[in-house]
Amino acid sequence: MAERRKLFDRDSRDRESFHGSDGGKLARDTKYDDPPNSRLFIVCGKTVTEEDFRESFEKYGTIEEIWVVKTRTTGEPKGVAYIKFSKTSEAALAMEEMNGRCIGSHPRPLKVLIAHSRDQGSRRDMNEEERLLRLFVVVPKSMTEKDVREQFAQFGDIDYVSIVKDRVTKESKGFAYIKYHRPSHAAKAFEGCDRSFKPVFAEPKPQKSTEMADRFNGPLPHPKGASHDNPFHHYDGLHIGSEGTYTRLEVIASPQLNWDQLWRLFDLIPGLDYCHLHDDPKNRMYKGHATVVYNTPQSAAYAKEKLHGFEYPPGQRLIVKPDYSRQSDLPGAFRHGNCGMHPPSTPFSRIPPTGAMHPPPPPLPAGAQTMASGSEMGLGNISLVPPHHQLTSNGPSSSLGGTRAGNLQNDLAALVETIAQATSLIQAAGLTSVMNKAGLNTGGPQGAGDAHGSQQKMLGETYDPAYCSAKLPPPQPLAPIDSEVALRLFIVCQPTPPPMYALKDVFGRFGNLIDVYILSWKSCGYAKYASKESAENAIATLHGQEICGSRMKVMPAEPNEKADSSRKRIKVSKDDE
DNA sequence: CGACGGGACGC
DNA sequence: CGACGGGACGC
Repeated sequence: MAERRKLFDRDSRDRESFHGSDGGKLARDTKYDDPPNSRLFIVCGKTVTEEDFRESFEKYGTIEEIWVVKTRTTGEPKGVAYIKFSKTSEAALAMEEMNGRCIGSHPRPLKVLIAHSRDQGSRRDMNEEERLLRLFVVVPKSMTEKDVREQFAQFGDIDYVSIVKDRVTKESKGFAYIKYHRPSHAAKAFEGCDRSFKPVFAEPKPQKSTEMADRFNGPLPHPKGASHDNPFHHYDGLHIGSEGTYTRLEVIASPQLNWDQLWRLFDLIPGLDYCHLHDDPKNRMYKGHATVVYNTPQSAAYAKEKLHGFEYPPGQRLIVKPDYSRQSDLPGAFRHGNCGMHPPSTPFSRIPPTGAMHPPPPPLPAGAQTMASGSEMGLGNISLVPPHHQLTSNGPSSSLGGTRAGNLQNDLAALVETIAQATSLIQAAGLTSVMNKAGLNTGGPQGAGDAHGSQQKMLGETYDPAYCSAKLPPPQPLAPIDSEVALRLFIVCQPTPPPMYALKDVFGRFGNLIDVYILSWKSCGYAKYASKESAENAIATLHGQEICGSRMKVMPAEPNEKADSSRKRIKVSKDDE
C-alpha cells in the first residue's frame, strides 16, 4: 500500500523526481504505455503493410508509431503489429472500429486489441476487457453513486458506479469505481473528467464470477456463454468443421446501429431466427458486435454473401462472417470472403430492394441503449468542435459549469493553458508586440481583465496576465515541495475556482509558494508559502481581486485541528532522513 | 459566506 | 494460434 501510493503521485514535481531516480525501466514503460492503454496490438495478415495501417488508422487520432513486427533474422513478417496513439481514447476508438475489419490486400480480418504493457507480454488470463472499462476515481465523500453517475454519464453509457464504503458505518471512503460498456467511453472519461477525480484505470478484480451477467443475458440462447470472459477464447464445444454448415453469423457493424436496424437488415434474407446485439461487453466484444442466426445454412451463407462488405450506414462497412464458435479468425473461414482491396461497394443491388434498407440509420437511435443514451449523443460533437470558436465567443470561466459541457470545458482549459504557456514563452523572448498582434491574449473575458490587458499591450513592459485584475509581480520559481510551511492561506473563489494554471501562476508570483490547491468540488482551497512575507504580499495584492472572472478572498488559514496533532508527529518520527 | 489533499472493491 | 525493433537531442 505504501509503495502503491507513490504511483498515485499527484504533483508534477513528485513525478519528475520519481522518474529521475528511476534506473530506466519506468522510462521505457512510460514510453510505450503513456498515456495508459494508448497502444494497439494487432494480429493481421502477413502482407499488411505500415502504409495499410496508416491509411486506415490515422483517422482515429495522432499516430505516434506504427511497427509491423518482423522476425529479426529473416525479416519475415509475423502477422503482428503495434500502433501507438497519442491518446487513450484514440486507441480505444480505433480498436472498436477496426477490430474485425480487413485492410490492405489481405483477406484476414484484423484482430485489434489494446496492447498490454511490455513486461506483461501476452498474458490473457484475467478479465481481459475489464481493464479497459473500469475507472477508479477519487470522489468527495459527500458524493453518492447517483452524483458520480451524473458526472460521468456525459462520456457514455455507464454499467455501474460503485462507491467504496466503510463496511460498518457505510460511509463513503472517498473513492469509486465506474464501469462503462465501451472502452472508448471509459477512455473519454479518463481524459475528460474533472482532474480532481484523479482517474486511473482500475486494476481488474482478481477473478470474479460473472453469474450476475449471465442472469441478465436473459432468454437468448448463448452457446458460448461459458467462455465469455475472454472475447477471443476458443470454444471447442460447437465446432463446425466444414464450409456451408453454419447457421450462425458474427456481425461487426457500426456501433451506432441499433438492434432494430440490424434485424431489419438481416431479415431481408428469409429464415432469420434471431439477432442479438452484444451490448453486454462480457459476451464476445462490444457494441456493434452482433450474432445473427438463420434457420438454414443456406440462408446464413446467403446473408454472408450479400451483406458482408455492405456499407451500412454509408461509409461503415459491415463485417459478416460465419460464427465458427470463436475460431472466426481462422483464415479458412474467409475463403470466399472478398473483403480486402475491393469489397463490393453495393451488394445492395443484388438484394431484393425493400424500403427497410433505404433509410440510413438515424444518428443515434433512442432506446437502443440502456441508460443515459441521451447524454451520449452529443459526445462526438463536443470533442470535434474547434475549441477556439468557443473561446472567442464565450470565454473559459462562467456559463460552462453544466455537466454536458464538461468535455468542452476540458478542451477549453487545455487550449487556454497552451496559449498561456505560449504567451509566457513569447513574453520571455521579448516578443510581446508579436503576441498582441496575433491576438494571443490569454483570454480573460471579463471587463476588468480586458481593460488591464489592453493597458499592458500599450506598455508592453511587464507581463500581467489578462486573467487577473491585480497588478502582479513577475513570475517566480516555486519553493521546494518539502519546504516548511511558514504561512498557509485560505482562498475562497466566487463563484467558481479559476483553472489551476492561473492559480499557480498568480499565487506563485509572490515567491516561495509551496503549493496551491482547491478542494475538489468546493470553491475554496489553500496556498502554502515557505515565507511569511510572500504569503502576506499575496494577501495584500490578491484579496478581493479577480482571477479568470472569479473574485478571490485570500486570508490566513485557520490551522487544521484534525491533521495537526496526530498526523504530524507520526510523519516526523517516520520520515527521518 | 467558505475549511482540510483522499486511493482499491464484503470473492 | 498472436506480444515487443530501431534509432538516438546537433553539424
